[in-house]
Amino acid sequence: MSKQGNISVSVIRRLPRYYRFLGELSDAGISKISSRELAEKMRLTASQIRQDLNCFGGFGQQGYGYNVSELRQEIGHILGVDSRKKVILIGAGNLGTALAMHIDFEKSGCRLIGIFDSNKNIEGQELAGVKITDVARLEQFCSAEQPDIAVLCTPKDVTKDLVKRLTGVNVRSFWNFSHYDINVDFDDIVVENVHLSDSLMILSYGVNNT
Amino acid sequence: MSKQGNISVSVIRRLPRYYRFLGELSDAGISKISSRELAEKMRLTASQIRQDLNCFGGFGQQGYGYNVSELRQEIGHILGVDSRKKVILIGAGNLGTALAMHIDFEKSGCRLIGIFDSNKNIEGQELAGVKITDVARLEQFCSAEQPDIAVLCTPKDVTKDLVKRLTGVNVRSFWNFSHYDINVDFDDIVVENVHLSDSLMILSYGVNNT
DNA sequence: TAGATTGTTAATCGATTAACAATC
DNA sequence: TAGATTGTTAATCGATTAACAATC
Repeated sequence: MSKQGNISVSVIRRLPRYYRFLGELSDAGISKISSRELAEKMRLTASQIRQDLNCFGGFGQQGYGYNVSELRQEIGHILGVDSRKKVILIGAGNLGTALAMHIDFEKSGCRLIGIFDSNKNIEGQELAGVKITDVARLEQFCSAEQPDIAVLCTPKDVTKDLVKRLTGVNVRSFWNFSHYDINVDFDDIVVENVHLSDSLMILSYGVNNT
Repeated sequence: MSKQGNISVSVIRRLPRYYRFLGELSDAGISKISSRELAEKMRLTASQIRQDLNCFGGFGQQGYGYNVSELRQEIGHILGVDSRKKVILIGAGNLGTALAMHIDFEKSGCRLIGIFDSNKNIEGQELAGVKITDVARLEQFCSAEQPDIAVLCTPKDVTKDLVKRLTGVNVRSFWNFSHYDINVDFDDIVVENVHLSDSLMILSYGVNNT
């Protein structure tokens, strides 16, 4: 493993999909697959699969192919699904609540350890086994617990200030559902954006233009 | 407008972000902007902005720049936010419920006209002003209403069958939140995937490797 | 050993950036 | 008119695909 020079984000963004398909193959009892067969299933080229995998090392065997469950585990390890990152979620509205309950954090190497909201009425309630805390206590909590990731389900206008507070207590990775682009105001942070309305507009374009 | 040869998806996927930033500028009372200024705000190159916009036509004026609200409107029109696409949502669990309540469909040129679930206990309940219908009546409803888009918030194992039923009644555009890749089994459909667990894994990689 | 399939290098393709002439 | 900034062509960069020698 690990000839990791600098892996391009295009490659990284394909890894979860490999991981998913390999999981399905593994569940179906398939133990061995060639790049050609996998390419066919995933609608990719065999070349791309081999190139992608070889960014990280030689996981295959010439003349044979790849061991499905072994490869899956390797990719999982690269993605960090075997780590246990501490995650906090901010904003327990519709979306935040749904994410807390719907996302299998464990499966992605995460663990939800805190939920914050500004609404005093829901303070103390539990969501997915985690208590909702007043967002006023955010810094206190983060200083003590040192979370790795913050999930942002907050309205656009408060998000920037929140990120400022979070970077202040050394939280530097964000799963951003807020209608706001963190990257333009902050450096040296890791952001994965899920801009749902952008996504819907892209779909809308597709509907009109096909 | 419309020198649209074939626009690359890279360009399309940037449009909602332009739309968003231009909206903010417009709200801030800024009426004119140059590609250089906009590039600085969005952390892009001026070149890219001009290239992107010129896929669709000459929206600027030499020596002056771009009219903010006019450009915003043009991009909105390209994305179809001024259309009124009929949307149905399938799967009123945590995520589906949250989306129905949280997403401003109107803003993206959509209109939620139906919600379906297999759970008889919630049948008849209302969500965002829309009644929940038994998924058994899906075909009947679609034949009558001809929705343009289906939002899929269903578990992975039932999604494929649902898509088959939906394409059968001529629904061919999908906003897919299900842990399943529609594209590999169906052709001639439009899909926008929101694979949340993939997204979280990509973030997890970023946390480990920066 | 022969056949299959990888790992890897080379060729192609597409997307981004730079440069500049056109023009407001 | 002079200055600014676009629209567009050319150059660069990166990602994907093809080819093939290495090897199981």
